Amino acid sequence: MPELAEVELSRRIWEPALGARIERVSLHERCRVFRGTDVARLRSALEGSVLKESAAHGKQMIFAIAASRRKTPHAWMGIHLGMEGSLHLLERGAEPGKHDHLALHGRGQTLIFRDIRHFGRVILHEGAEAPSWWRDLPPVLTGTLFTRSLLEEFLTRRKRAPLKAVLLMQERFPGVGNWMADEILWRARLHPRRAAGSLSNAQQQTLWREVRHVCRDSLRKIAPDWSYPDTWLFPHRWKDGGDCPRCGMGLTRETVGGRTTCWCPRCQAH
DNA sequence: GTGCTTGTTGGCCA
DNA sequence: GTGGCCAACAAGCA
Repeated sequence: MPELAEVELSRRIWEPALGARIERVSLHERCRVFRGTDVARLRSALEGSVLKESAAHGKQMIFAIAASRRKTPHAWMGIHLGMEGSLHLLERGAEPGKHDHLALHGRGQTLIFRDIRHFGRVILHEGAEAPSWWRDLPPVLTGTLFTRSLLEEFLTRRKRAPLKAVLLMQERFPGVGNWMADEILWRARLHPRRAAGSLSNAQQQTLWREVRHVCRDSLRKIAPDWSYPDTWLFPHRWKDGGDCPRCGMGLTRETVGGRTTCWCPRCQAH
C-alpha cells in the first residue's frame, strides 16, 4: 500500500520510539532489501544509538541516527517500502517474524521493518549531513514549489507518454502510486491513455489542482483509520464490476503504462 | 498449474 | 543523449 499517505502513516508508527536507545539490532543479512548496503556498518551505526528524528517525502522515509537525542546525527537510515513493506512496533519480548528483515530492539519495544516481497529497501548514509539523495528530492506536491509551470514543462517533455505513466514518474510526482494516479485522473476527468502533451490550458490547470487535492486529502482523510471515503474511486476500483461513484457507470480496468488502471469510460472519455 | 499484485530499475530501441 | 516500453525482481493469493 505504500503511496504518499501510507508512507507518512508508516513513519508515524515508529515515532513513539524516537529517542529510545537501540540495545540490539537483528537483521537478515542476505536479504535483498539491504542491496547496496553494508549490513555490518548499518548494525554498528544503530547499536547503542537512538533514532533522533524522522521525515517522509513521497515514498521515501529517513531516520537520523545519533548517540542521543541531543547529539548531532552520525548516520542516516533511508527506508523505501517497495510494494508491500511496512513498519511495526512490537512489545518488548515479542519475536520478529519470518519476513521481519530488520528489528531494532529497545528497552520498551522493538521496531520492525517487514517486507514479504523484498521490493523494499533499507540504506545507510554515514555522516552528519543528510544524504544527497534526500536533499535532492523533487518539490513536495502539496507545497508552493510544485507550480503550474513545473507541471506544464514536464507534460511537454513527456508529450507522447500516456498521462497514467507520467503521473507515476517519481522525479516529478513523488509519492504518487498506482491508485493515486487513477484517483487524480478520475477527479480531473482525464482518460489515462491521453497523451501528456495534448492537454488544453484548462485541463492542465485541472490536473495541477487535482494532483494537489488528492495528495492533501489522502493525508487528511486516510490518516484516522486507514480507510478510504466511499466517494473516492479507490474503494470501487478493485472489485469486479465496480461502478463509478460519481455517475454509476461500470468502471473499466486495463493495463496502461504497464500498470492495471481503472477509470470511468463516461466521466473520462478519450 | 496460471495469472495477478499499491514499485523501481536496467536494457533495448527509435 | 533523450524518451518510451517492457521484463525482471519475490512471494503470496485466488
